[in-house]
Amino acid sequence: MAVTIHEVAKGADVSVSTVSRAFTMPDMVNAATRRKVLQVAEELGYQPNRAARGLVTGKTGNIGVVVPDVANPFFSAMLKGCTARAREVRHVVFLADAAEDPRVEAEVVGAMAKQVDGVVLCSPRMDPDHLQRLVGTTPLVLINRDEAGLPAVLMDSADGARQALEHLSALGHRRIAHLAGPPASWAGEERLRGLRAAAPACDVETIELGPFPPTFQGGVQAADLALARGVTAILAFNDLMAVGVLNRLAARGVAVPTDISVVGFDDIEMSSMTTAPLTTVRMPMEAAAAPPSTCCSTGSTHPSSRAPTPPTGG
Amino acid sequence: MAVTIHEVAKGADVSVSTVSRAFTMPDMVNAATRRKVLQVAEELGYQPNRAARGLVTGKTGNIGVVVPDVANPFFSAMLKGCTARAREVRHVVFLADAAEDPRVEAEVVGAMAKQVDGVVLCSPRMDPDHLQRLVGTTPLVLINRDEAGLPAVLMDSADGARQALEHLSALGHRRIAHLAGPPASWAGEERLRGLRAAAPACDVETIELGPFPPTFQGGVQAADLALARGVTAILAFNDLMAVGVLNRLAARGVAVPTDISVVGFDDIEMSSMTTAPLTTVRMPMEAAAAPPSTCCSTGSTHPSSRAPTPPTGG
DNA sequence: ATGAAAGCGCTAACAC
DNA sequence: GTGTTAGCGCTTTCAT
Repeated sequence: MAVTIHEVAKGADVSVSTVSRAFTMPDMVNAATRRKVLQVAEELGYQPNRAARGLVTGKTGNIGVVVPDVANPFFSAMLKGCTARAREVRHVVFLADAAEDPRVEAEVVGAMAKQVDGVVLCSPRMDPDHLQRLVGTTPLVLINRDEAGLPAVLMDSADGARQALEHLSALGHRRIAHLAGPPASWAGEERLRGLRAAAPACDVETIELGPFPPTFQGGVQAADLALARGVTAILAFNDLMAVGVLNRLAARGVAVPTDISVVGFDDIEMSSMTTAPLTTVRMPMEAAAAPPSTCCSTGSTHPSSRAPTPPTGG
Repeated sequence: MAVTIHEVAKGADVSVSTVSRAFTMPDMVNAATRRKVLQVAEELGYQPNRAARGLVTGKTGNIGVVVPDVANPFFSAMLKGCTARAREVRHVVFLADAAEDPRVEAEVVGAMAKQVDGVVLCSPRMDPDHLQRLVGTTPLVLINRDEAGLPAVLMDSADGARQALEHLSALGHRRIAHLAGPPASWAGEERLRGLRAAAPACDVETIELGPFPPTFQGGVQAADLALARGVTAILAFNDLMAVGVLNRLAARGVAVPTDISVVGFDDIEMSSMTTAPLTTVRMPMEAAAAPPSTCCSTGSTHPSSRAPTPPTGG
């Protein structure tokens, strides 16, 4: 076992409470004493045991982050923001990958509850009941999901969809496919809502396809269906799917954007790596992890078209 | 504060130790008693406080994972493997993103040390001295780095490079560029070693370029240099760079694989998403997280060409 | 300004 | 098979 507060106390010839104070309330101990304590601690390589501390203070210094899939660039970007911000406030993050499974989601939150000061649920897919049951267990904040009375960081997905639709409409598209993602996705529903609301005014007919897995493969699969419906533009659930669509279109000899336009969501880094032009609705993922002064964390953040890839239309 | 073992004990009308036993050594308590305890616990929503437990057992049930960059698909794949495996053994993972900074790496390991049973260091870039200083702080296992006496999961990068070179050579390439990644990358050095060793026998001239950032942008940048050197094939440090190369080549009107062949490393999912054919040396990332019975965790794991994209050569 | 002592929630001897 | 008790490493009254 590592060096404890007692050994430091002994080494510095003071009581444990003095050592404790030297760390947690430095200016309540004599400057000379403090210096000595800190020095001894340094020499011994002492680091307070945060678990023990948490036991008495009730604050663990840990925050939990649950994502549906770490390997999804959208979520790994979020995760990166979370870890960075956590470090700033001297916290450490407990990560759980829910493997896109609502049950696992609920389970891991339960398991984490006791050892974190709160958990960030990224795009949780679990049903409202389970969600409510978790409240009270530990402070919760949702990302991209709006649930009665729960604090959330929301990105305005409906407006993103509207923007995309208006953009395509302005370019002359009249028949546009929408590729849905997971049924339980709040963002997905929001997009659909935005789409339906905006369609009449834009004078476009939307073909609603899906649901599909929010993956490259999902896009490949969806592309064929969209093609069969004779659309001139495709709105994919996210960039991963959009890239899949792009790939399948290329394989089938369909030119982008000449024959068909493709629009994604999220603006993951990958979307700037495609050969064919991919327009994407940028979601402010890193900003979502920033402190309130920088970003309205209880309100919603607004999507925008990405700068580097100007809309190309079909 | 949440429900403790005492309240369960009171509710089930037994002592705390019985409750404790009911959870940790179920068959040392009378079946009827146990059933009652578990039932009461369930009703009260009791979950043992793992921090408190760890305080006495000395085992935290946490494992730390440090990666240079969560947003790098190679590492998020590893991370996914780690979290999955951790869950199997009822552990939770503490994640730290070192932001490609060796100092941060050392720092976070220090901070984690006390609250984990061990830490997994993915491709650590810190120098040997710092690394050695960390030993003894907490059990360490390195991924893709070989350091005196430290347990490690190694992928045979040198052999991967050899395979790639032989493959290209067999296709007739005689002048091949190698794009180096971060100078502190063990895997990078291994590849270079493998390359140099294999070059003479393969009758190829290798042009060593770099170092470049292990990113898409790094690849874009490197592509121009490689082009200027008149090579017919390019070996990139990883798939991210390879995709950058592909992109730049397309922009400059260079046909792949007609004019130039591109080979990457890692076989991240993205590499199957490119339009131009990208050959990649698959690294067994998920397997690296598996238990010893499945994978020789103290030895090395061997790379192989990826099945889905058979080598296409230039 | 500093020390002694009482726990935080839990497990592990040690009794019975 | 079950209860009692002594800590794990730390913070925090309460004295001094």
